Amino acid sequence: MNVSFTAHIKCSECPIRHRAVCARCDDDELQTLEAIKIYRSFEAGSPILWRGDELKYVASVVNGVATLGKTMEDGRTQMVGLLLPSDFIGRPGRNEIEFDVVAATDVTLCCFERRPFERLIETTPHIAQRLMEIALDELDAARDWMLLLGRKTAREKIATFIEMLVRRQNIQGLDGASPDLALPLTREEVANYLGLTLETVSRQLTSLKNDGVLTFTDRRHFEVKDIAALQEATGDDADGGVIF
Amino acid sequence: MNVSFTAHIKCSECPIRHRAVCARCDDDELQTLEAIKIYRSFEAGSPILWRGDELKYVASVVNGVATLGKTMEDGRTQMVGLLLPSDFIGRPGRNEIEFDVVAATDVTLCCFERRPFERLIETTPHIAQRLMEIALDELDAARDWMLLLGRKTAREKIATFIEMLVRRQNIQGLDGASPDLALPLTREEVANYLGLTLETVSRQLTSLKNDGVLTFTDRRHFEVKDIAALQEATGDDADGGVIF
DNA sequence: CGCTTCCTTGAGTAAATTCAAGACTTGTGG
DNA sequence: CCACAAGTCTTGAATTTACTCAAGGAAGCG
Repeated sequence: MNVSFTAHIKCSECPIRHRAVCARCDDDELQTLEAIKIYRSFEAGSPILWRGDELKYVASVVNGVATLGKTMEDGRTQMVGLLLPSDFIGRPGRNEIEFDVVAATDVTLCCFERRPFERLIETTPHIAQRLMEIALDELDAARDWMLLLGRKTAREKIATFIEMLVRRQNIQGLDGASPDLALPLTREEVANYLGLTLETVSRQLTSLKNDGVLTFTDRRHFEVKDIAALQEATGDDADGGVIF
Repeated sequence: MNVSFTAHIKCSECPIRHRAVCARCDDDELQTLEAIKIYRSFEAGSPILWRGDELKYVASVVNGVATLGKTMEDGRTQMVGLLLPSDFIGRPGRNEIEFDVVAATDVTLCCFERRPFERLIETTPHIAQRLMEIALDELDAARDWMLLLGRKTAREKIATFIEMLVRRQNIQGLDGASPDLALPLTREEVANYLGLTLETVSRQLTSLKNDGVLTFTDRRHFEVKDIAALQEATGDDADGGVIF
């Protein structure tokens, strides 16, 4: 079984309480959400939604990593988003999903039935506002990614991706823990995210390793040895180009 | 002078009345907007906003075409959006713009001071909802463009771009008028939009012309001779992949 | 008319892809 | 515990696509 329902966690103890769509909600509003939410878990590798599926639920990622992708007729695929904890899945006012959503690691979602959630948006400005903010943040991220896809070299793409992982994993409560970071995707998935082939991804990672920028503890875990060199290799200027 | 103020047009007679941020407003709400809007015009080629500028105004494009782009330190640029009539410029809740906005043709904007507009959003759900919808549409468009930038060939990119122009110019009131369409960008601008060089754009346009898909009346005007072949050349499947 | 800008076309090059082979990991069953 | 298979990753060689560099032609503007 690759989908399962999971024990209820209280919103007030939820690890994404202050970043997800519920971030601005007060206790009363949280109570309402609490009543209509369901947790669902997916195993690494299993599909969460396929393009064209009816959107019965919208959801927040509670933990794990999911990918949002498009596929062409001939099989070429492009990932258009990486969904980390607190990211939102689904679009209010649409009843079909436009993308394939796949669990890259084991994933737990906090799901709300779409219809009741849509009604909630209309009556709860705190949710509508936060959703707006999330949509606009994603739009900014998508546009930064367009620069990456259209103009960056393979090495710059990889460096930018790694740097984004560092930044986003640091935001989460992992500070002070082990200094090594998880690479939540296979080489092929990274390639699909960056508009490259898996061989190019492999070569560029090896190259960053040889240049002393990264070390790998195993294929899915690495450590950044030279953050300045990594930053330099992204092609972004020092301050700008923030992805998330 | 490349910026000028323009005579006031009544909202009720505005060509973008039913597609812009004001689309859902009733007469009363329109009245409020009417009071705080200002038209501004820009000549082709002149900058509207630079990255880092203070966002004093948000605006809708009334007519003309503007481009939204990012520039890297070394001068590489990537266009991340094409702003056609009814498109929205600016992000409520941000006081700096993240992109360069440039008038590609002569452009007229319907501008609202940002602060009063932000207050309006909070009191006028019709505007907030429409803005949300616009943001989500742009996000979908950005993600479709990511597929283009990451995975499509030069020919597919050009075909997709042309097809998008056809679709978007048909939405506007031009049906039945002249069958030839405007190419609102230079070859270099098209290249920046598609993640190509201007030479590649030129070669691919020539190739589509030689294949009988397009004819050019002059460099900025063309006619689609074989819409099926154009569609085929985009690499998208028949129904899906809608860009706007 | 001459200047500038924009566009086209050609030839050579470079970056990333494709194709191919083999190595490392992980899990399963003997 | 080992052998084997499947999946994943690395590395090399050849190829391809789009880029760079270069020259010249058309269009627009003073």
